[in-house]
Amino acid sequence: MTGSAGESVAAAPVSELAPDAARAEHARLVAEIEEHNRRYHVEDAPTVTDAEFDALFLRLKEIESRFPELVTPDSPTQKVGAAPATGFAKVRHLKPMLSLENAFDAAGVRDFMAGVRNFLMELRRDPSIEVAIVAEPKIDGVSASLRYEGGRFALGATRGDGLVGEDVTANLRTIADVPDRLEGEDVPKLFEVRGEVYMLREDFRALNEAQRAEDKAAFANPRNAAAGSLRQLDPSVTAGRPLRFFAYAWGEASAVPGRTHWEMLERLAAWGLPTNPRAKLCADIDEALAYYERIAEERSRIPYDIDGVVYKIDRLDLQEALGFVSRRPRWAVAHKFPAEQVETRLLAIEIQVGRTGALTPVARLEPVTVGGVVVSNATLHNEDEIARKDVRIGDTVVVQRAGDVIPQVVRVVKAKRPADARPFEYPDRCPACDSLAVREEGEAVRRCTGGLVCPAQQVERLKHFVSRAAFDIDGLGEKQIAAFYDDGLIAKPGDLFRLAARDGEHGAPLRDREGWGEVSARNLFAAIEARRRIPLDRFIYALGIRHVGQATARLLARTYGTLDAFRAAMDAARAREGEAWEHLLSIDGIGKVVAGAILDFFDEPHNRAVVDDLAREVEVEPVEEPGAESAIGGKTVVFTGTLETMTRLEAKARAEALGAKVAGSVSRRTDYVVAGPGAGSKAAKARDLGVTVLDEREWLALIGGREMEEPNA
DNA sequence: ACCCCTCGAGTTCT
DNA sequence: CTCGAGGGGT
Repeated sequence: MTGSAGESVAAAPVSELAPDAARAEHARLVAEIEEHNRRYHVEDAPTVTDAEFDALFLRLKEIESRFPELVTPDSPTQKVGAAPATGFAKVRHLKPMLSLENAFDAAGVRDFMAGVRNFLMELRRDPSIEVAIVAEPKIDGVSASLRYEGGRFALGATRGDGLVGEDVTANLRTIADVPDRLEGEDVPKLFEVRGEVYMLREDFRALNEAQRAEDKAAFANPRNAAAGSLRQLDPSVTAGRPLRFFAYAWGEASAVPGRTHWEMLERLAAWGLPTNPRAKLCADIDEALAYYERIAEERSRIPYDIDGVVYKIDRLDLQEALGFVSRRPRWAVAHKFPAEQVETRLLAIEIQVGRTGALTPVARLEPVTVGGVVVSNATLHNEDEIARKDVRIGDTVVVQRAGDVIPQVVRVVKAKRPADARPFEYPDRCPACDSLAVREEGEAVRRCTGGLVCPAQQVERLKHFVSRAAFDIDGLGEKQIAAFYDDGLIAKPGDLFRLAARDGEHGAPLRDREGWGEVSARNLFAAIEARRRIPLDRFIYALGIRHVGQATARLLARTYGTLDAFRAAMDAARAREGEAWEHLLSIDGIGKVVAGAILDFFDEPHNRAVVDDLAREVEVEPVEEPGAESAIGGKTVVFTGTLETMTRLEAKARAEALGAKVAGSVSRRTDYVVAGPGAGSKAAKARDLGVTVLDEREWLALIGGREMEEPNA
């Protein structure tokens, strides 16, 4: 702890602060606030008053607003709100933690292998090349990344979203399987180990008994127990939990540990990291499939939960050649066990109203345990789906969790249909606002036409607005939003930002409301405050325009740069003709339907008012102009044909990040056409016009290699 | 008029 | 995760 609250607050006005002094004070404030947070949330023993804490926080925010370069994702200002959950600092993985492609049967695995061979052939490698495979059980636990510096365990993190995880170093240290130090001469200076934290079934049972004996909630399954134990704020709690660890891959490394995956596993074991003794080096795919059968047969005798088998191409040079498709390695696949299927009764079908007014039927089920989790709801998608499966209320149905996550109704057990089972009558009115619900010709969904008068749609829009990918305001769940909406506290997004200032104007102040207190109210206000600065793409996404999701919002933000430019362009395009309209349609990825949906949104006066009102409350950050120093800076590029090492959208994002403009069609103003195999008219037109045509390899060479790749996942 | 791919929207549970 | 629809290419 450095300095007291009083000292920091009495410092010079922020406007007079020199950058160096600001940086120093910023660091001091962050440390101080984090310490107070820890005392407050972890030890439950604050050493400053709320007012003192607020003063520190305010000072930090002032500094950050004047010196935005000091704002980092792990600054306390960026993570207020989810108070108990944010006891962990965020950690950016040096190499992303990727996910695996799934195969659900042997045919899927053979497809995968065919893809590998095809790809290697196209890279003009010897097709008769031996493709050995490392197979090992896929453990149902929590993945983690451990960073060793100079052989010492320095930092451990959860997977998070694959790019940024949570710092759980202290908790990982308590696991006996995780060595403090890697032993051996060839340990790289820097080495990130990837692996799985898990719990033995037997230990899980004992833990649950102990939990029950102490009147604490039991865990649903070993995986949840492992996840819950790893995310304890108090490491001494984690220390008392029987966690284990297996290493299976690596991330960033100052030296590559071997020429093959198998060698890498042996090396990890030699350094003292536990690797799965059941892992097997298979000469070919048939041997790997036989391994799968054996593991499936042994499954119940293996002392921990597994949900399949992972296959990886053994040779690292081949892995590198194969590369990635949208965050997934092309050289690995997870062969999953079939999903567990369970019968239960369908008690009722209810209709939910989405933010676009879509009516979605949801099956209420007699609760059953499926794959270790109690399931009581399952989506039925739409009207046709109910008819296709002939689902009736009272039926016995087979339920599974798709990809082991989302519950779905597989089929009806007709033999068990009771005589009084009755077909579901799909409503033609919205259950929330009683407006007509219509199904457009050729569409699968029925939509409520209530729009602005439908409270369900309004609440869903607000939920979307505060959601993670939009304004990311923590501490406002479904219930709170609905309650605030019902009580007139928030009717439109801009109201959120006036919530603190007007607290108490509509009935009792927030802290006196049921379920709220001094602290939670303050946290919510702070979480909202922290979002007054927002990048343009998030702002656009948050509006909830039909057909405009994250990707399209980003596209629009990049195209128009600033909110004012976007706003003006949309107004100008509303005539559906002229330059602004043509410009909108010329964006690669936006056609008539999407463009029409955007303009429909801005045609509505209410929506324009909502946007303008919101714009007055927040500061929208323009999209930065990418640097022009790269080889393709300022050039116009067109992609055509199927690219091999990346999807077209990735290629496009990459090119744009390097300062190029990506167009959809070839003209004289095009600088480069990048043509994959199977390119047709565009490449021909480019040649006619004398535009440079590159193949993918030449293109990658031009922009400087495939730096997105990593040695392992 | 096709086919393929990507994106959007909706959903579950802890 | 899955389905349906939009966009773009042939």
